[in-house]
Amino acid sequence: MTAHPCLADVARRAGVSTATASRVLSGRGPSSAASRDAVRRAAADLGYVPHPVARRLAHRSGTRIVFAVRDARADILRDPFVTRAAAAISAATEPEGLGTALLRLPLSASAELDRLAADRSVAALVLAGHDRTLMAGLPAALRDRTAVIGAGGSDVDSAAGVGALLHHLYGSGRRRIALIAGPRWLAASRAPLTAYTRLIRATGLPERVVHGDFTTVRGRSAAREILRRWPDTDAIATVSDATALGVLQALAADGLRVPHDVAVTGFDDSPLAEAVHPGLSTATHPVELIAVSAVRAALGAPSPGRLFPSRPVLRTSCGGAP
Amino acid sequence: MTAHPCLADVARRAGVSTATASRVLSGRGPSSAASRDAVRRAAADLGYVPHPVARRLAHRSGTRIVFAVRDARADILRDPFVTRAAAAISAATEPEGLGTALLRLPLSASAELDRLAADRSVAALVLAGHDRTLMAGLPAALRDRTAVIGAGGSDVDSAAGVGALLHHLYGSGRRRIALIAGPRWLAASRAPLTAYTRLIRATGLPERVVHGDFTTVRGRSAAREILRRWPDTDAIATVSDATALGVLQALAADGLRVPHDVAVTGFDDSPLAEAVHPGLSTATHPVELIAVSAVRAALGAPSPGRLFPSRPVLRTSCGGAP
DNA sequence: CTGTTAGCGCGTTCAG
DNA sequence: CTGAACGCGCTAACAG
Repeated sequence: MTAHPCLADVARRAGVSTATASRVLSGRGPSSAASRDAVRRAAADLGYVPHPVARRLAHRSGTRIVFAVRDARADILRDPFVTRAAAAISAATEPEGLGTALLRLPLSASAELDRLAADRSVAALVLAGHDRTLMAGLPAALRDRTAVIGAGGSDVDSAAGVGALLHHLYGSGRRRIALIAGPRWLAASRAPLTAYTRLIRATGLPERVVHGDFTTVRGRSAAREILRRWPDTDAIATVSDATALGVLQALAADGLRVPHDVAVTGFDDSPLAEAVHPGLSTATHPVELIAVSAVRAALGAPSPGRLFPSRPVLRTSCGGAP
Repeated sequence: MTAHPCLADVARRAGVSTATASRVLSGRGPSSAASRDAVRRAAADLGYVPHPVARRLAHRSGTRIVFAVRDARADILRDPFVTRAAAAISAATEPEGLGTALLRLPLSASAELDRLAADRSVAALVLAGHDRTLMAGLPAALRDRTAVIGAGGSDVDSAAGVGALLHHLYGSGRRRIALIAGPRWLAASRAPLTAYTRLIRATGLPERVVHGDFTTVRGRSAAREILRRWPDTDAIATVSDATALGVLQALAADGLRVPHDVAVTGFDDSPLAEAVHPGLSTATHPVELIAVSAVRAALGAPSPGRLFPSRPVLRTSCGGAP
């Protein structure tokens, strides 16, 4: 036995036509118990494996998932969360016989989206960093095979996750809590902001919000901005560990002690969080499950769930009151 | 204009046969200037884009790159270096019209490799974590479309990188330098070890080697092992930042100061390295270039280069002498 | 240099 | 329920 047996070989051995063999093996269409048995046996005997590429050509479906990450910065593809998600998606596509291609989308990406819509190798699209405008401009040809990671799709329950961290800050006595939110253009930035606003409203605390971009650099400048505008701030919550790292650096540079003077929280539970000093309180997320869910949804299968838990991980950075 | 024009449409409009059109557009085979011109014009007029899947079926080539990482632990796919490399490979395959699938291989992986060899959707294989045994057992069908990341393939010049860090330790007065090397089964573990041995031989320092596995947990235990066997150790070099983090934790737990009592170095320049306290000296690597090089090599194209620079990044963890 | 013909391997009508 | 025939879109062998 050398080359791969094809459907015709199986059909011949089973004494049926290729059409019948195809129906039996794909499970679609009618078939008698007799032929079903013969075909199955023949396939097993020959070690038949359908040709993935031929199958996709006949089905007019693509061969890869494109994971498109929209961001202003090109180096977003090196972001720890993005690389982890990309790896997870890539691992999730392996058993499907598919592959994953990673692509950055600039903020206005209509040209790239049109290109993807016309690319017949694209089986489905997984989108991160979307907003309403982007979704509205999504080519019709992609609509029914696009899934989103973040608000409206396979998402972390960031309202609950950030909310829990905020409540912990409040519960341990912090009363002047600032938030470094996500970028304004990002749909996923809304939920944590809502959680923050809700706490502020419920408690009557002062509202202190600035916007970040998931980078350490911006974390530093945002922290400085907060301390300049509201010098008595006693806690800074963020929506990414990288941002929180920048905050820790800025505070250290100013001689402020964490958590004594200012408490800090991150988000995502990256390896950073346990590495920094003091240990960063954050929230942990099942990125791999989210990736699988998004891939499933993009491929049109019923996705197991949409909102995934955001579990707080408390370390010393948000310890007791000042 | 609605659906995609096919090669026959182009040929018809250009007044030639599909064979000629194919030859012109693919650049393979002879063609007259006249027909070349006509075909090109027709293709441009119609906005012709070849069907990637049909092309690959006819070529009998696959549609995806499989990035297989061999390791004892299943969660190696969450390792920062692996996710970054996977993302880079995934990004590198996008312009090629291919996708990437990520797969973990157990230490003895002959069954999985056979499966990959038989999988006609696999265009090429990129392998990490290999050793001689694995390479010897590589199915013949994969031999000419496999590239390796690490020793013998697209690799970091880890001998130079680790060597530079070791020399820095020596140059700043350290005289009892231990090394936490990579796992024994890994081919890529050899080069750093050689760099270490060379320094030991040249200087007459005592040889202190234990083996790690790129995890923080093992970094901790390895550091404890070193301190138990050789209590006067004044420097610990590692071959991964995660390992170095474990070392820092173990030293802190023992009340040893870094770098005053013991200097520490990492490898890979992960986000960890700048986040920890004290800042971790490490070496930085062009992972994205390495990934592209490996993909190119796997696809059979002449790869631009094999050995990529490992540039030391000095932070306080390997500062002045005790 | 060109066109004809035959694959690549599977899916899917549509008569029987 | 079955099978012959065609379609998916492109490439390659082979006469001319």
